[in-house]
Amino acid sequence: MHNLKSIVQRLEERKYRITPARLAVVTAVLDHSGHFGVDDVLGRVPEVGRATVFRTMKLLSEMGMLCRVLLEDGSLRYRVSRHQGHHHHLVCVSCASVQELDACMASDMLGDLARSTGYEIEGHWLEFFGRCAACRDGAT
Amino acid sequence: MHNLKSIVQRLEERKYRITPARLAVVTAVLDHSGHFGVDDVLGRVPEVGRATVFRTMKLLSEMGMLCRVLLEDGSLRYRVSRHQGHHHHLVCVSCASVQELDACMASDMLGDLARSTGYEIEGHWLEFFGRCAACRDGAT
DNA sequence: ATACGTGCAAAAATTTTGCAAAGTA
DNA sequence: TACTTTGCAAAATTTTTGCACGTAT
Repeated sequence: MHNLKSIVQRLEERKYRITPARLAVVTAVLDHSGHFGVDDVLGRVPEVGRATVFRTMKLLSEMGMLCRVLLEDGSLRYRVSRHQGHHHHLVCVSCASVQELDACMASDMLGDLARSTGYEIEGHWLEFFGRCAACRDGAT
Repeated sequence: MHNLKSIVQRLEERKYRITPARLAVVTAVLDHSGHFGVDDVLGRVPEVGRATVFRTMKLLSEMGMLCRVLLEDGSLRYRVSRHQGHHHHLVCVSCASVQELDACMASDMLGDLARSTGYEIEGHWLEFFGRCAACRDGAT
């Protein structure tokens, strides 16, 4: 799982400077336990210009430090990656917390699907939604 | 599969008037064999106001006559529904054609997933991407 | 008359771009 | 010096809203 140290390290490895603006953005994204959007980050770093927030988020995404989380309404949000490779999410619709699912349950069906449709399958989205145990039991 | 007649019928059933603007939008969406966005429809019906296109697309979506198709980049597009119920899509990244998949391959895993995570699972997205047989063989 | 539906224009929301200034190697 | 990074403001996109004017019931 990424933390401030590991993210800084990876930025340095790729020759990106560790600037105050970048540190602020990274700190802000790490502050979210669940998923978040650019607007959430914008709100937390008023001292950093909008454009810089967009650029930094894009940079972090491209470097694989943020992964995309899809919501039920089709909106795309982000979260700090825990696993490096291909994985899926289970998102709590109540508290926005996210479980990362290591096993790809879609890979099993790719063969059948390719055979029955004639498609050469290159990728997929698989995201689940529900209520986590805490939200189901608790007041939320 | 929906056609002009069946869509008009459903609109009438729900007491929506069949106006020239609505007919134009419906005709435009039926004209697409694959997926499309609001902008595609806007371009095809210059005689209809933007707001009306948005309102009509929203109406058709809410009535279940259009279904949402998710692309790899997370953008959301539409297509005329063929099946009424829950289903998934296999989208050709080359020609934008769409196969509807009746069987929900995700339902099998819901039990295990609920058990292992403690979540009460309420929904999911499952969309596949690839190249259709024609695009793979042909020049496209 | 009363409801509904429309187009237009303005407003709002969101993201990108150009650029000059500042910082770093 | 040469290159990177920043903030600001303007521009571009995309979608929503308000409203006066028609039109159907």
